[in-house]
Amino acid sequence: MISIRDVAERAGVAISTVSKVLNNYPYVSEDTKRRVRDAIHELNYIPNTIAAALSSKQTARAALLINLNTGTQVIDEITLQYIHGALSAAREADIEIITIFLSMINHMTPEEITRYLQSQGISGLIICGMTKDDKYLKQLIDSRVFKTVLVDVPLVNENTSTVWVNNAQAQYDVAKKTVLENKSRSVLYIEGKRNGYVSDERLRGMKRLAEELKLKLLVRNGEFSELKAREIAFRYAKNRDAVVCASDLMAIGAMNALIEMDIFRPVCGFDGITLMGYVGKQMNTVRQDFYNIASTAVAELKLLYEGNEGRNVYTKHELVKLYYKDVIV
Amino acid sequence: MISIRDVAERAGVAISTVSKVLNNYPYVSEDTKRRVRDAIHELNYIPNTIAAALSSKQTARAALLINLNTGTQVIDEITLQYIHGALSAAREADIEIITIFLSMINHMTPEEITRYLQSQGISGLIICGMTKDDKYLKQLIDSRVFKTVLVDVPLVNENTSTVWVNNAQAQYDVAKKTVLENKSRSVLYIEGKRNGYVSDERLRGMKRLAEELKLKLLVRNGEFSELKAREIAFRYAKNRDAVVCASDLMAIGAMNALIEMDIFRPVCGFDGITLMGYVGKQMNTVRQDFYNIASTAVAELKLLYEGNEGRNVYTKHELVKLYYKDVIV
DNA sequence: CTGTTAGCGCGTTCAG
DNA sequence: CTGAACGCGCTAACAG
Repeated sequence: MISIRDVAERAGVAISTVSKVLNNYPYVSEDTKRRVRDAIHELNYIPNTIAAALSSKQTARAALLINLNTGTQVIDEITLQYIHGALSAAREADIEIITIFLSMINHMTPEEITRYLQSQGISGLIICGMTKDDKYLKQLIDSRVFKTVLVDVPLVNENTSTVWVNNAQAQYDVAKKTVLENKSRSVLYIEGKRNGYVSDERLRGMKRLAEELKLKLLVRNGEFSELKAREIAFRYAKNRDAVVCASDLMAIGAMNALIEMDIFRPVCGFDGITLMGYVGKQMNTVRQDFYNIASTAVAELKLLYEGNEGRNVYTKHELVKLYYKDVIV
Repeated sequence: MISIRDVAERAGVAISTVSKVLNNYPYVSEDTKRRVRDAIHELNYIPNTIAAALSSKQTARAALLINLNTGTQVIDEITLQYIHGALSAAREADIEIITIFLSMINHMTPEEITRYLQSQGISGLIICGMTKDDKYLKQLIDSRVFKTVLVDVPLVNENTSTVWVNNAQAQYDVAKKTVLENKSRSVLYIEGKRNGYVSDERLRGMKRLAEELKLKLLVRNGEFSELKAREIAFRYAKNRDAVVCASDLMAIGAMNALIEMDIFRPVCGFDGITLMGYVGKQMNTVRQDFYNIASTAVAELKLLYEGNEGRNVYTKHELVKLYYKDVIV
């Protein structure tokens, strides 16, 4: 293993000088900077992150906390994109991220979690899939011990940022598109988990649209469950001329019910996942770029590390129409 | 941050003594051992893994290298289960694992990868989804620099183990069950990527069965692609009385083709994933427990760390019949 | 602007 | 069986 010392020797300077150019400290002459860089390059030197972490106390090591709703492919896709986006962005940003599933720590108290994470040199958190039931996580965030970026959960404080799409606006947009395309007058809205962070926002967007267009609106609670949405559609879709769902998974459930009832109603979802086995049908949906959301979260974390205050960040979204052909591979 | 020093003071012993009981070294009296343990407990002490890693040079820090075949939910589910299984098991086994997607390193040479990983204090590897095209990975393994556990890739050496299901036997079993249930005499076998590590094994199992039962066997290459399998089924399924596929994804493709042709043929797959939108049909498949496979891989890595030689490990599998109702959530 | 030095928290000889 | 002392590779004052 070639260390900072080797580089120093090669460049004919002190190791602290090497450290300084490594960390972009001021007060190093361009000349020595260049010599050090050359030495680094010639020796193919890569700094040992372990040693740096131990020494600096203020390293960019973070944990990606993920809630795994296992068993639903739709969720798997989203989860994996979160992970992929976060890890890739972290690599670019030179911050180390370790992945932790909530199931691995949800039996621990906030204090235990704090100590566990700190023992790993972790000073930052990115949390995906947190719900209002996660009381311990809430406490962890409130303790402000870690720089934290939340995805889809609007809890902002000095060192906690939130990254999400503008759910209210997106729901408004996609529902409006669907309604106008089909000249619908009455809408069945299948909402997500009541009292959930995003559900409320989406419902708000739907309500605004209903008011604006003077739609008849029936709201039912689908709990983000395919099965529930299916049942709701069976029961209420017949008398409405459009079904708007707060998630793609529920949209699939509703769509299947409509097919079984052999009636057509335009359906729209929310997520933009790739739908399997969804032959010959199409639907509007909000395409959220989960990879990008996670990347943005990493960028936000970096800002927090740099001393910025926590804030609320909206990521872009777009409206798309999904077809079966999208998923053949 | 409470350190080993605090524990030592509390227990009235030297730091090194604490370290010894922590790492289960011999020659520590039961009495001091107990006192140290008490102190650890009272102080809620958690060893700093960063410091330990820096100091010991031989830590259990490993990288989980994952090949992400993005875009197919089926694969997402498998990938996520691998990650989940590995991380959970690692946490239990007290080994640190960082997740790395191959896309993040596949532009690097083996030397660069080696140095990159070493700079992170990594001494072990678990590799999922490696193909024969991954030349650099092969070199990395051959270099024997890292203790390595491969999933589904039979390259064993002193410090490289392999974990996988017995593909030949499993393919034999599931095909046999399907054939016997339906009294089939001629079979269309849609194989996976030719020259792939697992495909060859599965084909071998199928051929053995065909010989034993004197089946007429037609083999076509589906490349693990849903679309390819679909096309192959359209072309060849009609004249056969069973379709055996080397993966669930291809089985779905074949099944959809059969539905469109409006003919029935028993189909069997290989994976045991949850199939969406697969209404009213059923099929035999080999259920691989990917979570368990990854856990086993971690256990194997631990054995390598403990000085054992690399070896070949088969994990359990079972035969199941999948229905649509399995996937409603 | 550059070099010296003291730790970070822990593992590991090696005397006692 | 126990403890003092050194060092892992690096950062961060502090002198020069």
